[in-house]
Amino acid sequence: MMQDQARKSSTPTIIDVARESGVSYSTVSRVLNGYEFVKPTTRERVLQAAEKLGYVPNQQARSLAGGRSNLIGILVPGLDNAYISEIIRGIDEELAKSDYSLILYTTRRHHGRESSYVATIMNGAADGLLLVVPLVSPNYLDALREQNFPYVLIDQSDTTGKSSFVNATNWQGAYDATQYLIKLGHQRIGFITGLMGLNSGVDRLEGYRAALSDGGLPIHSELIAEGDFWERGGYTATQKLLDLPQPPTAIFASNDLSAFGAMEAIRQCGLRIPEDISVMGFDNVPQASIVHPKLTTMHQPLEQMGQVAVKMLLEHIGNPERAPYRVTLATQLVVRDSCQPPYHEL
Amino acid sequence: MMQDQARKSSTPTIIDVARESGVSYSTVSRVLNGYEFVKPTTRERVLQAAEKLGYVPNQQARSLAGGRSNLIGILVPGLDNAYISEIIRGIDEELAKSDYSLILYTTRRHHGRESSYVATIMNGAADGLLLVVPLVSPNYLDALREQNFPYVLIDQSDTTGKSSFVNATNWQGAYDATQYLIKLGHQRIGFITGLMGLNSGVDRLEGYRAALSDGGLPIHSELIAEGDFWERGGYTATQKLLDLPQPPTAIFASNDLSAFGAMEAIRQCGLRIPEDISVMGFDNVPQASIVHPKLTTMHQPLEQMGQVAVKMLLEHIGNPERAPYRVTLATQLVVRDSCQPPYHEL
DNA sequence: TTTGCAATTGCAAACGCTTGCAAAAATAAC
DNA sequence: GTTATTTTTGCAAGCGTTTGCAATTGCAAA
Repeated sequence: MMQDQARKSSTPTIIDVARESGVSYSTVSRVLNGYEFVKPTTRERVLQAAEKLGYVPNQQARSLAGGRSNLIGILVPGLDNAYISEIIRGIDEELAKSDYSLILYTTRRHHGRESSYVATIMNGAADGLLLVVPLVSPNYLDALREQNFPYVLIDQSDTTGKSSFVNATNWQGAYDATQYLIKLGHQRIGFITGLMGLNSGVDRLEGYRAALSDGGLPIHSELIAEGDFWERGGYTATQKLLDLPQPPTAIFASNDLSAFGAMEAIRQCGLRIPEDISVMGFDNVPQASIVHPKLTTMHQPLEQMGQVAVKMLLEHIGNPERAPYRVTLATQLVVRDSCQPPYHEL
Repeated sequence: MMQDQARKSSTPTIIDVARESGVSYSTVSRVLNGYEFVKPTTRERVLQAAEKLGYVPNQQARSLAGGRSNLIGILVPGLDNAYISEIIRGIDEELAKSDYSLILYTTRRHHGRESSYVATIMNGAADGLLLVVPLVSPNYLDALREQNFPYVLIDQSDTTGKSSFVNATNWQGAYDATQYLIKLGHQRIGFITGLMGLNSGVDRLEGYRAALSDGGLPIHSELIAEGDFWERGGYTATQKLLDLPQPPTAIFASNDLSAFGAMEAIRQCGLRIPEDISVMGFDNVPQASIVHPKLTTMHQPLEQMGQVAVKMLLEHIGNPERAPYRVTLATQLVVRDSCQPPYHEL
């Protein structure tokens, strides 16, 4: 008796709904899954019964039985970067429109862990995977491909052309940013690289170089300092740049974080921004408009990239035959207060 | 034939491992779950077979059959706040030590959605839930309690004493911060409130008030401006404060974000920080050390709070009988560059 | 050698849901 | 009113694991 009570009070299953609405559980399942050949009146009855009982489908069972897990995974290096947060925000936003939930995997601790994650994910833990991991190791990318498991790369290209991915116009963005600096009158423009193992890092450097050439400016290798997309790297790179016998009048950092580091180094040298030296970033993370002076930067539509990635992934999930494709979003210059014409060229 | 090939190539199940190692699948299951009464040699054999086949347990099946889902859910308002990111980072870090994965639920879009999330989660989607949602609606908190579902609140207390939670010494932190300002010589200290619907918001205001009283300073209500824990709110609140016939010489914002807004407003007034006016924050998010001048703030161990929350949750999951308890972590003043003695009191 | 236990292992029944196939009901055509 | 169709439904067989219970095995005591 007691036991019966207890059981009754526990979560209702599809069978309870079936009993309540007087149909078989298969029918309930069909209604719940939007199967079309169900008599409207029956559908209605089932829906009401479900509502009345407060029925919530058990995802685990659903996916075990061959349905979807309604989960999509996202593999990121870590959360310590506003850049990633922005992307995730876009993903979340888009996902909210569907009924998928997000399962988050970070690789920050265990670097060998990615492949184990991927194995688990492909094993049904999720219906699709979003990868924001720089330096995706080919081994598991291959695994994903082989199993024809739906996935989309974010902000990283796959030269084999076999992966779908979203990214931004890194080359063009860097080109435009540099050109803007040139138009402002700068002749000696320092550049802080990103991680050169990433396409985005390489492309931005190339864009910078191209703009310099097209602008009739020489490319001084000493003006190109190595960074790593992090604040610290931007800081030390800038120190080197400022120590040059003829330091640059403007510094273009491969991303905002580096730019923040650059600003710090510049201030520490007793120089003013932008009066003494201009600083240009890339990304336009929220902090860019909080720092002082507000950072002029090349906006990369991170949030939108996340959204687009989800749409692409959902498309792949819906149609496994869909050939891989790419989407490249435009970057856009956001002029704020950290750049101005060089004070004086001597 | 072809079909057989295809099937073979698909993910191995526990049965394949059983066949490979020559034992029954129940034994395999036991080995995999660390059941102790298994002959060591058998265990070894099974483990090797699993390794050889590249076996990966199917979480869905595992949890359906009554085991754990190895997923813990986290409910947050959104990702647009470094504050949340810090907490999640701590959670992630701690979770990495166990073999749990994180499933992320945001309430940013659908506000009625929380309860449906909670229903799904309790329905087996996760083994436990972490709540970082300000203003937790009691309805689903009740549901969690009733079902005795493991959960822990982060940075929010539950006055009923029936929930476990982690938080920081908000009152004390605000008290200390204010006292620091007083010791610096400030007599008119402005305060920007947070959301007063949150305990943290209320506690910080109280701490500020208490420090003022204890310092023998009057509490001027016009020096208390309403904010909302966001940059924008801090900005407008500060404008009001600066418009006062006798503006404050220091402003203590309820959190860093508000402080950033305050800094912006101050600069826009042509005033300097900290020469003309000091600014104190609360939280110590990463940006605090990036802005200029670097923000002096009350450090709240967000990352650690996330870690502790996970430990607590895991404890509740492991022992459903465990009574709810609370952990309060200490805040700590981080002196940087945004505060100094008032220039001159006229 | 037996006998008695404890240590191991296997069987089978769930877990809650999806789905192919077949039966039943409803509708159309004759 | 029948028969041929077309809709709708129900049945049953899984999906990959866990686990209670029973059967088997191993080993020490008798």
